Amino acid sequence: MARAGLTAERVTVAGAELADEVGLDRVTMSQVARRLGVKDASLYAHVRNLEDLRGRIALLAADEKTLRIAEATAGRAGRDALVAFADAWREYAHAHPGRYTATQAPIRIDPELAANAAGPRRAVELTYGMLRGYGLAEPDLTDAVRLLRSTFHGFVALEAAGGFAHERSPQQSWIRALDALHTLLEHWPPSREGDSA
Amino acid sequence: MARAGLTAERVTVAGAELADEVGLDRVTMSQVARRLGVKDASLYAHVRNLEDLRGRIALLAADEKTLRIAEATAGRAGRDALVAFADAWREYAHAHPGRYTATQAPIRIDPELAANAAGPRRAVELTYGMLRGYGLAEPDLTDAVRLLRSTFHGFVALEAAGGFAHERSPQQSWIRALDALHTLLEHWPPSREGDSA
DNA sequence: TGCACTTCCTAAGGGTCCTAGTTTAAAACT
DNA sequence: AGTTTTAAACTAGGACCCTTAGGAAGTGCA
Repeated sequence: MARAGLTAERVTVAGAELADEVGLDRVTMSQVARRLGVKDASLYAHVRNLEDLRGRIALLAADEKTLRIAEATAGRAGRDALVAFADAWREYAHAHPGRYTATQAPIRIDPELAANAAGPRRAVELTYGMLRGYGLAEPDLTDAVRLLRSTFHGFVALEAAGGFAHERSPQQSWIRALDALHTLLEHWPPSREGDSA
Repeated sequence: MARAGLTAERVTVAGAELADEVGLDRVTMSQVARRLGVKDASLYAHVRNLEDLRGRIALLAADEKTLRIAEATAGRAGRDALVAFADAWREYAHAHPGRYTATQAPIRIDPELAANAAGPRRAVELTYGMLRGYGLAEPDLTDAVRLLRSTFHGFVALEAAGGFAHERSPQQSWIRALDALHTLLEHWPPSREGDSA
């Protein structure tokens, strides 16, 4: 009964690979076990259950994506930083569709586990940092961060769902979207009357 | 063996209701059957399989959402139309989280079925119509449509996933995002050098 | 070596998806 | 009305999956 040397980490990685290959919703305990050369019941020593595994994949993905973005934006500012940030985001989603999908799921992650993972928090911090050059102040800053994240996520999600059927290439629309966001950040509109409602 | 009067339509609606109540990924043939007072095998006379059911729910949702948006934007133009459009979109997602999630799934819909459903196509047409007042020409128009749809979808998706943990209310950020998009559309930036790459 | 601890196993219950074949209610026809 | 036809819903069953419980075997330490 040679040991397979499993660990929560390895199980998570196997699940993430599987997710990228066949889609997150086809990541099953049995398939992950098979991929690791192990019986499915053995996984339960490392991972609480399937939902927990999904949560771990999501956390792994958030960490990886954050890291890519951090590397891409390091030493850049203004428009350069914006484009580098957005491209790194989109490229991660393209390269790891299953992992990326996992990050979309409503948070059902073990709190204790989430505390150890700096991914999601750092991702938001990076976004704030990227916007530094545009000279926005709170609460506009938070609003801008949310707008950017929404657009980035929405674009890659629609792209993945086949939502861009028109013949114009998504890549061109993406470039123009970043242009637009850049100008928008440079001319962030003042608050209008009645917006506080 | 009193007949239950099932039909593909009724099965789909039951599935959609279930999706809104417990989440799309917990919509199962057995549960839908139970809700309809029928054995699960009976559903296969009306729906090809679970995937097909999911696709039908997605189509139903797309139709409903499009209808809401059409009603909300009727007779409006410019900024009014933009806000009505966006609010209708977001409100539908809030009111029907499960159905809305279904629309995000990669297209795996029976082509024959999709042909009958005007929802997705009309949704895009509506977006083009809404932008008429801003005086954009192709290909900027398509790019703007994609940017708007990305932002709307991304916002509600992040909101649903619990991505807006900051204390500022999502509602306020939403209003400001619409402000920003409106100004952006009024000052759509010209194409830059090298964008064609 | 003996012991505790962990890893991985087998066994088993319960749930799900889906197919095949059967029964029977409703619709269509004479 | 009575008969035929259609199809709605059923029972039965195989395959897969999730998860728990308890046993066997490897690992580390006294």
